[in-house]
Amino acid sequence: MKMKDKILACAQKLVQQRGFNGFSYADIANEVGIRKASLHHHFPTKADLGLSLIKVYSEQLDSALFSISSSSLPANEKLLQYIALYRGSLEAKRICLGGMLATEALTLDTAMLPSLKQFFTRNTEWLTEILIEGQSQQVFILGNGSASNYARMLLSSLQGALLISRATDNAEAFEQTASSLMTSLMRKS
Amino acid sequence: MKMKDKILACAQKLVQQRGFNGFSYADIANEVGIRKASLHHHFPTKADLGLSLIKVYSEQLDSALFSISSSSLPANEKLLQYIALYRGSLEAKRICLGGMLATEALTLDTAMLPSLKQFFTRNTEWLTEILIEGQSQQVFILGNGSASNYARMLLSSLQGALLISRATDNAEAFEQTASSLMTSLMRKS
DNA sequence: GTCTATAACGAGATAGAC
DNA sequence: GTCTATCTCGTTATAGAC
Repeated sequence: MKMKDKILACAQKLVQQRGFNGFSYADIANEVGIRKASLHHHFPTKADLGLSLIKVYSEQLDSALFSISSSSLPANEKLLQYIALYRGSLEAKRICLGGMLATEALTLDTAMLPSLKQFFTRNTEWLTEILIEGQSQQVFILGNGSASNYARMLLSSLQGALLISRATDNAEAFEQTASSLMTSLMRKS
Repeated sequence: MKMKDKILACAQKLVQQRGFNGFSYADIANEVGIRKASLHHHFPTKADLGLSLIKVYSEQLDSALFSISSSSLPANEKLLQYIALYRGSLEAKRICLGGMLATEALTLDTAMLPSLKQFFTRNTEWLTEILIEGQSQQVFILGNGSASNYARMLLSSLQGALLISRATDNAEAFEQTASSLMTSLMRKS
């Protein structure tokens, strides 16, 4: 693994666990085994690092979403796989990098904000597709609400559940929210 | 207004907008009009300030929830008033103080964590009551899911919607999520 | 209760040798 | 690409006068 990728992986973990304002170049240097000054060769400023982080994370998302979409599973199973991405974060005591940066938005270099917005748009659009797919497969029942509205609600709910469950050290709370989301989509009432 | 309360109000705004790691005593000093050193007379350490902030915010919550509960409105109207609390934050470009601290949990003085957990518990319990009330009034239809599970989902969703809507500068996204939450509770499918 | 002054430390960043 | 050395600034916090 190239040093640049080691740095990115380490910084990504630190942002997801502690926030962009919650770690320093010294933290990365200690973990990857080079000196602080050497980090600036790869990422001249912390804002440069931040831009790369959101870019890499968006690529990871695209890859994961493509993998899920490509399967021949029914839409409800695809949604469960999407939820499993969040569960994986929780187990590593991480929240979503997008969600973390969103809370810190007012303190970030404004160059990071368009990519952040795009990250949420991407999630919402993908979820909307899955919901529409599920409707036509008759595994989801959306009632009067539009699919895109429901997609936003799913995204918000998973982001919120992730941060609350981690902070309260209550994994069961995440599962209960996930369960409520699935049943409210599938129930016939 | 006493200086101590001015400091608390200012610090609360700064936390909700920028995060606990996103402001300094210098920021408060500039806004309230005293010197940095004088702040330490009121709050010796930043952790002391943090503890007071979560305590005061929890009191504000209790007051707001009591006010809503005391009305004779139907449960769905009470829930709309609860949602309006989040809308008010969004309009001030703030997120929930609890949600913000939750993302920073791994960097906070551990003395703050029990109060933070209690804050989320309080929200969940109140929402559970409202949902049960709404069921008996037949304005809410919960299907198979339990009221407390649904309450957690509501809380998570509103927290997530608040931070995403603020970061993407898209108030409509918040309204769409709020709308989806209400319709999924009230629809007969 | 607020002030000036300062300590002690860590942050992001740069220069230049190897 | 990584190092040592250094800079500048901002951070939390303390001491002691008023």
